[in-house]
Amino acid sequence: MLTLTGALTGLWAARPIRKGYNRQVNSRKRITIKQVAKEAGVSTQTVSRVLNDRPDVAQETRRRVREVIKRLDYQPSQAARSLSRGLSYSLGVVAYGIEFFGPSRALSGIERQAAELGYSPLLYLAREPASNDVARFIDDLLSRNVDGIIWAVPEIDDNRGWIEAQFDSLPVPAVFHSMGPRPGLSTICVDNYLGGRLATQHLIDQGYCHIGLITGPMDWWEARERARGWRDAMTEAGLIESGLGQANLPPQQDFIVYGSWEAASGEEGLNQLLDRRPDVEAIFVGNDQMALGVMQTARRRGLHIPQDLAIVGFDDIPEAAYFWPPLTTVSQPLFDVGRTSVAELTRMIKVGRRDMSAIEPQTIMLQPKLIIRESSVRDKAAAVQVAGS
Amino acid sequence: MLTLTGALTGLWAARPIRKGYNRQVNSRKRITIKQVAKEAGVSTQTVSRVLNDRPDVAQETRRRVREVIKRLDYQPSQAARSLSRGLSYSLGVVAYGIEFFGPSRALSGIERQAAELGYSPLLYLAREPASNDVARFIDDLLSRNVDGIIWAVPEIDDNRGWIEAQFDSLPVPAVFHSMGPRPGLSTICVDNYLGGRLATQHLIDQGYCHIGLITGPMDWWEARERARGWRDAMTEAGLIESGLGQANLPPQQDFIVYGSWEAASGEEGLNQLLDRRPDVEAIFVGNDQMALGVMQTARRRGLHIPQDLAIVGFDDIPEAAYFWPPLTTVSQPLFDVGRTSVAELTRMIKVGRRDMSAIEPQTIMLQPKLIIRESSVRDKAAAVQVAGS
DNA sequence: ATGAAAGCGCTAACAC
DNA sequence: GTGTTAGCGCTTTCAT
Repeated sequence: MLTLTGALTGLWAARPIRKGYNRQVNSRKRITIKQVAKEAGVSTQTVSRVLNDRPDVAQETRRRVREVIKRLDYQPSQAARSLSRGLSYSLGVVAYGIEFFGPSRALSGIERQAAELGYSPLLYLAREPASNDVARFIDDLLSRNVDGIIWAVPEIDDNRGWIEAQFDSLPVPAVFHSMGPRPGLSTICVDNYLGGRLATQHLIDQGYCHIGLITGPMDWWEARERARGWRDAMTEAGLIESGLGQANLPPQQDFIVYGSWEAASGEEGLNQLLDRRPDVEAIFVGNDQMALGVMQTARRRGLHIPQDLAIVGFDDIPEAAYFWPPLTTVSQPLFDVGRTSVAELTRMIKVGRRDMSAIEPQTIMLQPKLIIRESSVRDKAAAVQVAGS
Repeated sequence: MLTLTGALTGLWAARPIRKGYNRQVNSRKRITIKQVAKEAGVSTQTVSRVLNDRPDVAQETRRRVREVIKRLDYQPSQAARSLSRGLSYSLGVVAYGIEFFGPSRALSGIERQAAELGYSPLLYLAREPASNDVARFIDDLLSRNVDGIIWAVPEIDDNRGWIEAQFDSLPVPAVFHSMGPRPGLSTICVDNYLGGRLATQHLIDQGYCHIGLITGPMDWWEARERARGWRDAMTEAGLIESGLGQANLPPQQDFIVYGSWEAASGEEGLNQLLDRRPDVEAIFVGNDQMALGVMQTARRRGLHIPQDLAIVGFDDIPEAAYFWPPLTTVSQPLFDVGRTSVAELTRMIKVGRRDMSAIEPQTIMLQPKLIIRESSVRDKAAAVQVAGS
């Protein structure tokens, strides 16, 4: 049976074209402003004024022109517009990892807000998040006359290095996702540090003391921030040694395992953690996929969640509510990150039109939300109650 | 503690601009072909020829021009190009549901292939998959001079109705994702029918007889195809009544429940199915999310998977391998759907340049693959062996 | 092999 | 209020 399951391609020529594409594509060429003008008995300029909703057109003329536009189904050419006004009403979006939940949500938000404001997003996907061959993207975007750029590639390693070198010569405004505040740059992000704190504090509040951490790759800004949230919460609660050398507290390194965001690394992470500290009672896991790996492994090892081991994840992927048990996790307003970044970018574009130096970059940080489900709460009734509140 | 978890926005003005955007944006305006020409001591046409790799330029001249281009970091304006040649090298992509795994994979494939071929995708997201206000998208795309259109909105209800009315007047080629073959249209899709058969046959091969089906919404083409695969496999195996009235076989309706793609509907679906046919031994679930809901509910009801109930999903989302137990499912080559659709579209663009009627639309169907994991195999050793093969 | 001129479709600047 | 003129930056004839 398995031999049925190839990945080959079947190909058929479809039946003959019914009507097919319009053959007279040349004669039916795009209606232009000239034809509209002629038809309406006005100059192209007047049509242009109507198109752009300028006030200095007589009511009657406007009405007539509008009527012709509609009748001819005229659509102004953006290319021509873009050329003559120097504005394209398109935005360059450079993203990474849109097959993952977070980035794709953010992209949705970007598109939605852009559409509402009359912009179209040109999509570029980075192959390697850490790559520095940024110039290609930028050049391409600029050659397409984008009015602004959204850099939605996660901050990894020093893949922000190019900013130092090239940002100042960018002729259009740009905003950045998921990276720490930087002077002179507009950044839009979720407060991952707060997320880490919320998750950890929630476990602390449940009375857990030995709380492990499985991080994402530490060259990611997000992973570092979440880890920092855990560390500060733990330190403040007096649960780990803070580096000041309280000999009576366990060293934080005992409780930290470095994952890769992938479910497999959650599996491995739990094993490591348990080897090192069999007394771990709870774990804050850097994302939901790894949490899934942890839960599967816990089950394999005969550990019950949350009785033997409490778990909190990060992201609130749609599946998280259907894990077994349902996963407590930190939800990020990523759609809003997308929306906000477009709003901010268009603001900059508007201001920058007059004077690029007047832009006043902003750091916008949106707040995550703790979603409490069963995986972290010993008393089920409590969980349900809390979740419903 | 929960009161900490608002969704409000924190906003800080960033520190004063370090260097800020280039203030002399006007003086530093984009380099144009003229400046390159002047600098290289040739006419603009010659530069244009070099840009377009035309043969009729002397080696030496070409070298010199290239040198200047590089030195000035010149990027030709796509807007101007687009205007004068009537080609934009951009593609309109209308998609839906990119926060889900499938569509986002396809989108990745589109972007990748487009980039390789020198095209940039303009992204449009449908709000309502079934909406028929298609005209807005099309108009906008056309006004932006896209060279072709990829329609990646799933076929739902009669949301293909517009095609009848408007397709023939489209001035550019278009390809469609996830819909059945249609005369005169290029479609690229995965053979969902085959997927349904593979999944069901696999269960039949395991010796299961009472095999339920939880479908996606039946107004989706994909859901119907998958269901059809189940029905044919079941009928051919003589497990359900085929409509020819074999009184000794159970009617198919007994085993079908209609879901919504959402995990919650898997939950509900299982309950319904068990109420109706407590003898169900296995279920083919229309997607992995619903399968997750089924598995959670099965567990709540004390059913062991696969001992008491075997499950096969559809999609092979990344989490599926980490469900408990790992989920047998049908993997779709959606990235390839994206790539292929761009390849096909650009082919059509090329051909259509000369003669739109010569395009010869094609139906391209890619094959899904059954991924066998533990959720459908009574004997674990067998599953591992099969999966590894 | 190279250049001059015209034009793609629109808008900005200036008449009237 | 409306029309005229001149580009935007590139490619396409058509000369040479």
